[in-house]
Amino acid sequence: MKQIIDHINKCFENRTRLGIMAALMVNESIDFKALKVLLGTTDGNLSSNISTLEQLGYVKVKKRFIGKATNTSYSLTSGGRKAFQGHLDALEALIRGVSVDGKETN
Amino acid sequence: MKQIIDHINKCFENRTRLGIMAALMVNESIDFKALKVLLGTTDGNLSSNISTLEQLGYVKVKKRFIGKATNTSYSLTSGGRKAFQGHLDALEALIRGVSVDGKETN
DNA sequence: CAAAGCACTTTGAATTTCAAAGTAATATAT
DNA sequence: ATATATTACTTTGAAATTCAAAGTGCTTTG
Repeated sequence: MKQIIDHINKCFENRTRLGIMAALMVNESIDFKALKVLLGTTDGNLSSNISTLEQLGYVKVKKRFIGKATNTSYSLTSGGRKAFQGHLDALEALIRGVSVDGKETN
Repeated sequence: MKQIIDHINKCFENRTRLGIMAALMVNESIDFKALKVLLGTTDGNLSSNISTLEQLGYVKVKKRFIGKATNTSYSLTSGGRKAFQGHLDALEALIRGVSVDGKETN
């Protein structure tokens, strides 16, 4: 079981970061506002958690102008996609181990 | 997506507590030593995280003697089992949303 | 040109984490 | 008999993390 738990990525234990990654897995890119609405979180929380993901090299940022206003959108790096997939695999293994009707299979 | 994330239980975001709960889902009861080996964690970490789960009413503690030595074993309360199942369901929903090859379904 | 609004970022108080140190028992060596 | 080690946990507090309020730098509106 330890091997499975070791593959749970500490960074993705946070609910907001988990949500950001999940959202970016199914959307090529999302901007700040849309992400905030989707996750139902505050500006500060979203901003600092994106920064964390960015510093880990999991998320990349694109800043541009839409008319006169700045627009910041986010997407996964290939490393981010891989890391998150590994995390999901670990969670799935844990769930499977738990779902089995008998003794643990982990 | 927010509704799914809201069902992720904050308490189970911690890797050690997640492991304790998963282990107790498939084992009627486990003692301190076995849990420590299974999770590969330290005494202090295990102890304080079990306390947290206990205070939330998710885990119950049974202390007894085996020969002259004390033995402390842990098991889930029905509330704990239900809370963890709810958490797993939320994770599964998130994974499914992410696994779908298209746009998000959450 | 204030004042308000938008799109974020920074800050720091509050919470959480976790390993080292502590406690209390038995076992074993001297 | 009495150190000394070992086992089985618990407590403590320094360090890390969280997140919302406050801040910044724009644009738009009154």
